[in-house]
Amino acid sequence: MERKTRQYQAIYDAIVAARRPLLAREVLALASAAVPRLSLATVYRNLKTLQDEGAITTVVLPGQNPRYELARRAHHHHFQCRQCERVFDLDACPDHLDRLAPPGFVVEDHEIILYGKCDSCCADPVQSRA
Amino acid sequence: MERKTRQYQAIYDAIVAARRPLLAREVLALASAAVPRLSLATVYRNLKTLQDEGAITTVVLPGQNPRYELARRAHHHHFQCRQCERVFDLDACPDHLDRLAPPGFVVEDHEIILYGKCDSCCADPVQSRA
DNA sequence: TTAGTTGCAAAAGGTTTGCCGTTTT
DNA sequence: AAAACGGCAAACCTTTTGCAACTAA
Repeated sequence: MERKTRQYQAIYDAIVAARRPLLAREVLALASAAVPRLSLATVYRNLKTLQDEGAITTVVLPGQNPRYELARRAHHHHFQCRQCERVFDLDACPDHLDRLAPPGFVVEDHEIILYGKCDSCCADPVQSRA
Repeated sequence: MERKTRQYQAIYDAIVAARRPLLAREVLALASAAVPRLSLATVYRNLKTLQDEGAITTVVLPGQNPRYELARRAHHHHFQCRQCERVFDLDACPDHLDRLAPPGFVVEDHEIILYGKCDSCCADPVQSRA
C-alpha cells in the first residue's frame, strides 16, 4: 500500500472507532457510510495491508470468522459475550500456564478466551446488539 | 442414525484409535483403510451423528479447521505442537479466571490453548509428523 | 502519465446438502 | 418392501484472486 485512498481511510477509521475486534463484514458495514460502493474484496485487501503495516492485528476465536482490531502493544486476551456476540479486550493474564503442559512439552505461547455476558447485556438481558 | 454401518464403525474406530483430536480429512484417511470408497461427506455426516449421540466432541483452535475427539467427561484444554501441528489434551486447568474480566462482566466459561513443542518434536527437532 | 487500487465476478477451501442408487432390517 | 445410509456432485460461505477500469501522485 503506497497510496492513501478513501477506502483505506474509511476502513482504518472504522476499526479505530469501534474499539473492539470487528468482523470483515462489520468493517464493510461501518466503512460503507464513508464510501458507499465499497466492496468486501477491498476491505479484505486493506485489512491485509494494515496487518502488514502492523497497524492492526487479527483476533480469531475458535470456530468463528477472524476479527480485526487496532494493534496493541501489550499481550492480552479476549472475552466474548454470548448474547450480543461482541468481543472485548482483557488486560490481565494469569501467568504460570506452563505447568499445565505434560513433561517433555515446551510451552511457547498461549491463548485464553472467556465467554459470558458483557456489562451491557447484564443490564439489559433482552436486547441483542450483535 | 439408527444403523451401525461399516462406515460408522470405521469412523468411530479411527477416532478411538487416534487418542487425540483429528481433522475430518485425517478421519477420512484413517477410516479409508477399513472402507476404501469412503467419502468425505459420509465422514462429516457420521461425525455429526456421533456428536449428537454425545460420543465425540469438536475441538476448534483459532483459525484452524475443526478436529474431533472422543468425548471426555472432564473439563480440559489443549496443546498444539507448532512443529507437527498435532493437538494434545491437557488435564490441568488454572481456575480463578473469572477475575480477568472487567467489572460488570459475568464469566460463564473459558478456553485455554497452549502452543509450543511436543515431546516427540523436542526429541527429534527435524522430522514432522503432521 | 502511470503504477497502484478498486469493483465485480469467479475461484478456493472446507463443510453441508440434494439426489438417487444401495444396504439393512 | 420400507426406511436409512452412502457416494457423488453441486451448493454454501468466507476469503482470495484475475482483470479491466479508475485514480491518486
